[in-house]
Amino acid sequence: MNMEKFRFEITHTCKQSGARTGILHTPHGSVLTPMFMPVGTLATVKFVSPEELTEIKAGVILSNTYHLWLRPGADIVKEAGGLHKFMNVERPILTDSGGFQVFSLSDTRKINEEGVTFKNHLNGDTLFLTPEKSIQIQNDLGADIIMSFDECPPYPSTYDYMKNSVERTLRWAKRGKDAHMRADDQALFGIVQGGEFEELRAMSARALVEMDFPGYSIGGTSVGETKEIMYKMIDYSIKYLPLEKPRYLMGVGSVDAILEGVLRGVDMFDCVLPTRIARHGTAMSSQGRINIRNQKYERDFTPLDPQCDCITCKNYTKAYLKHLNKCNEGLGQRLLSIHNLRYLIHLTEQARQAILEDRFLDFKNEYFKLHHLDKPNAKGF
RNA sequence: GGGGGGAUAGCGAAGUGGCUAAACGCGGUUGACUGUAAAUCAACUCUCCCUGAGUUCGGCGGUUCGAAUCCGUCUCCCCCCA
Repeated sequence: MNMEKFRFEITHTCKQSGARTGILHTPHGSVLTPMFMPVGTLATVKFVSPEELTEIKAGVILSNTYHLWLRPGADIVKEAGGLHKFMNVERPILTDSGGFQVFSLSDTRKINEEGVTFKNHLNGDTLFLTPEKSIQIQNDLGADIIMSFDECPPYPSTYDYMKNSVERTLRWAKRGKDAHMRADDQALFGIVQGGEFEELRAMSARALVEMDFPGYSIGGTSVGETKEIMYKMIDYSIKYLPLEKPRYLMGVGSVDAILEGVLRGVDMFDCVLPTRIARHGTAMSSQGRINIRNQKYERDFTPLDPQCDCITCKNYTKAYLKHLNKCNEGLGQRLLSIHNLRYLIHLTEQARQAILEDRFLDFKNEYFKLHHLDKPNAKGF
């Protein structure tokens, strides 16, 4: 294992678009950016083995503080030798702080200055997560990149609500940073919030930069806002962030938003979308989204995407994948998950190549045109 | 040969005089899904010129203002006795 410390290196900036390529060096290896990071909330990318993640050239993979805290418990993961050993992953791992659960489990939680009270969805227990506790759990889990505990606020939120939330999240960022005991081998990212309000995004970003994090996330996106607003959120955040630090756009994984993010200087993306829609029978492809349940694929003995190099596309037909889906066979979910992840990873590979060749804007425009994403109100995929 | 039970939409199965084009499940069709409480959720699934109309509950014939529901009869299926 390469025990290099965390370091981000920009390798090229596209002369045509300003998008950039880079290398993220971590204690568990170096990975190229821009990159898409598969999500493995419960210490597994659902249906996909670590060996398969290697096969599809995944860079970083995600896991989750809140969920691992509940089960199996940070102590057990620590005793196993950390998350990498526990789940047999040798590549870099990033853990989210539990901040997204403040959003997704909002029906059963309460926020105060000190932290967030959750109701354990497994047994009803009352749980209290603080910025310090989140960092401590993440220290125990041992990911290469960890997140500040934030509130991912809902959209829409009023300016006043958002202002209070952003200010509290900034105080939490400071508290988390102060509690971080493994700054030498775990990079703690600050998370920019502020909804669609530029003034608040600016305040959030500036204050985090002042605290000097090794990387910055853009949060509060993909929570129901339109793409146009999401792109504004990115713009309003990135313009206040230092060029030389990595930027991570949280929770974004539709192809159009990834390319728009890269164009704006985002280096890292993660999303459950490819794996979730795969389990639900939808494949991403160079022809757009394919709902494999559709009757028209019953006798379609061609691969999902002839241009794809994944094991699913090299070995299986749509008719077979439809059959597996109809029979609720796990292999179908696995093959589709592998394919969708590979599709997005391949997309970022193409993006990197285009940046290196100073033609990213052309690449993006051609891609959008090909997929009819260039029209107003186009439905992305 | 005698006795008993049953036949409801693609399948299974409720319903036993009006509120029933007929619950529910399966199957089928189509959508949704963005730092994962999601192998989940939603809509539609007799026909049509579909915010309304038309034909249905094994067949035929009755009773009734009104029948999938009551009566007669026929056909088919299942069980028991001989």
